[in-house]
Amino acid sequence: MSFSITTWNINSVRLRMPIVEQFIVRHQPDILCLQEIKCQEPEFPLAPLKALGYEHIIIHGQKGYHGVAIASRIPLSEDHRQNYCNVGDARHISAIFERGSRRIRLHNFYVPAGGDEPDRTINPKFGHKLDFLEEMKVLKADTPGVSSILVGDLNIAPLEHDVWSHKQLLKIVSHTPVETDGMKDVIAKGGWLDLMRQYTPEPEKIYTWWSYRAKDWEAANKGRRLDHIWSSPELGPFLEKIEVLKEARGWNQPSDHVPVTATFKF
DNA sequence: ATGACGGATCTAATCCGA
Repeated sequence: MSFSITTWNINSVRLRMPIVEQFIVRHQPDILCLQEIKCQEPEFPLAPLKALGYEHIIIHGQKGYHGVAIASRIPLSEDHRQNYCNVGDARHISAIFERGSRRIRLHNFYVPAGGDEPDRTINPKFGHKLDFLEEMKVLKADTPGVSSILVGDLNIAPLEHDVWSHKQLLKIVSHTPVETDGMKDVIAKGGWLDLMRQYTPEPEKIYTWWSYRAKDWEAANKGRRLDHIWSSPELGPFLEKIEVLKEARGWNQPSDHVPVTATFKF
């Protein structure tokens, strides 16, 4: 038995439904986790996703900003939305699904970007990001009888080869030491496996995001690995592959993030 | 090196992203 999970920061799901459908038709993930849907629940495009076989859809929406959703061909249960930092943002949703005899809790995150200045004394957005990370440290991958998968736009590129230039980005939000150490601590304290790096170890570069602002994103290739797929250790041996769909950055009216898909085989 | 782009919003000019 195998199954696949995709994570994709879609940067407005309503605007981007044509490429969501294109992706689904070509890649057919069992579960699609979206971030930055930028709409409330009633505006979410349920009908086209259900028509494509995603009958189980849970949404944590917000007007204009943020927002996460899980669309699944597999039934979802025990869904939960955690109000990180107690500020009312829609940045997390989770649910349990079953594959064979396994129960798996899936978390879908959109971690705050953190603004420009990597100093919490002058930039509250950076403080919010660090507080959010701190709160993620209590999330344990290993729970009795239930495996875990954590995906999403975590807005941090933790390793040297997760950015186009380690030296040039050390003071740029998303790759500062306080963020990268914080993320490594979330992974260590929670007992997570970084599946993308299990499949593609350093020093190979991995990017999942390329800025809209580059004149030619592909030529410049100044990317960062901001999107992640983690799991509890017992799922590691069952990972078949990870695919980062770089070509999606060149699709019509693209998101600045590309879909990342993990396929497991039991 | 800041923002060249792109999206949402009280459709005009502003906030936000990272």
